[in-house]
Amino acid sequence: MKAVVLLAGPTASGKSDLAVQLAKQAGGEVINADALQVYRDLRVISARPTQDDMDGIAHHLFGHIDGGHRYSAGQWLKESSAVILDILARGKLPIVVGGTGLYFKALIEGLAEVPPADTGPANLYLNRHGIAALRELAVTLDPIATARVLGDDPQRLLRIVSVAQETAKPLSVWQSATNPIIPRGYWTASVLLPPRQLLYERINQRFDVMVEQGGILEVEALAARGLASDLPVMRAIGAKTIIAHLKGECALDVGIELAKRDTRRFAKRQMTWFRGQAADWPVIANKADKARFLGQFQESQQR
RNA sequence: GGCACCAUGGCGGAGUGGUGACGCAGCGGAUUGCAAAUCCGUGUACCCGAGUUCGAUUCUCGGUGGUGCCU
Repeated sequence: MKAVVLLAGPTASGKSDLAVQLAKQAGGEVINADALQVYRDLRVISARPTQDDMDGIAHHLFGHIDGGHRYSAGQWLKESSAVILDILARGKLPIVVGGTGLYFKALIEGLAEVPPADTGPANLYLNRHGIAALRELAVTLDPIATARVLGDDPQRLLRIVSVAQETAKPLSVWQSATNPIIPRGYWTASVLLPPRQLLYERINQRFDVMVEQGGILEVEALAARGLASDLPVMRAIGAKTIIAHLKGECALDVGIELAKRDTRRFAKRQMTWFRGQAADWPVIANKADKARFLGQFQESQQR
């Protein structure tokens, strides 16, 4: 019997609803695998389920992190694996739901256990010598990892350099020793993938609803905290462009349009991710697929 | 009715007698601790007809459409 259910999909694909349905039917609990829904500050804008949506089902790792904190894949992995074990220990079904491909990957393929590496020095180097120089430095420190980075990706180059310098061992070496948290055979996964046009329409409509439900006020409250602008919450889709509006940089409707556009782009990137990493996961594209998905757990329960 | 100006890819917008500016949207891809982030890639477009020319999106004439002004 597969012990853990993984349900991935782009934003606005209806993952949360489906997860709750499954949880009710199969005695499960929901675990968040979405990088932004962990932040307390953004309930509306991050489309985090409401109390109503949760419908009595236990939900874990939602809105439990303060916006001033920089969350990470590593932290998520520690928390989620602990929660999964706990749910299993209580004889219930863990249902991991979200749209962050990296988190799913970490769960089923593992994430290198690298000691904390401060990006500060590498960042300083970048600011002083530019991205081309950073890339050259990365090549000398860790040619293998650098070869995997296309173009000048400061984020990933920074990580390669800082890990090599701070831990005295190249990132690629750390990464070569990774083990899955949940071994193959103990999980079953599906991707929710509605037709693109429909998804885009839903995204557009949903943002309007977010605005109606106080999304702007929520962003105002966040902005009022005066947090660093490079914090994940501050760069959340929606938050980013609404903050620009609040600062008088653009009209409200422009900020809203940009938020919708960013969400569409984001959904596209998510679909690219799942096409690659979750190529062999069954796709749920319509009602019939959903019914089949739910039905499959009914059978295993009866047995 | 007359005169002037304009007509470029889904949109905006340069420009040239012979290698398709550019921006946005869209599309494809990468992704091992910021991942809703970050990065890479991607377009046989020049209103229609005739003419000039070795060659016309670019020049000439006509047509059609649009914009402005005038009577």
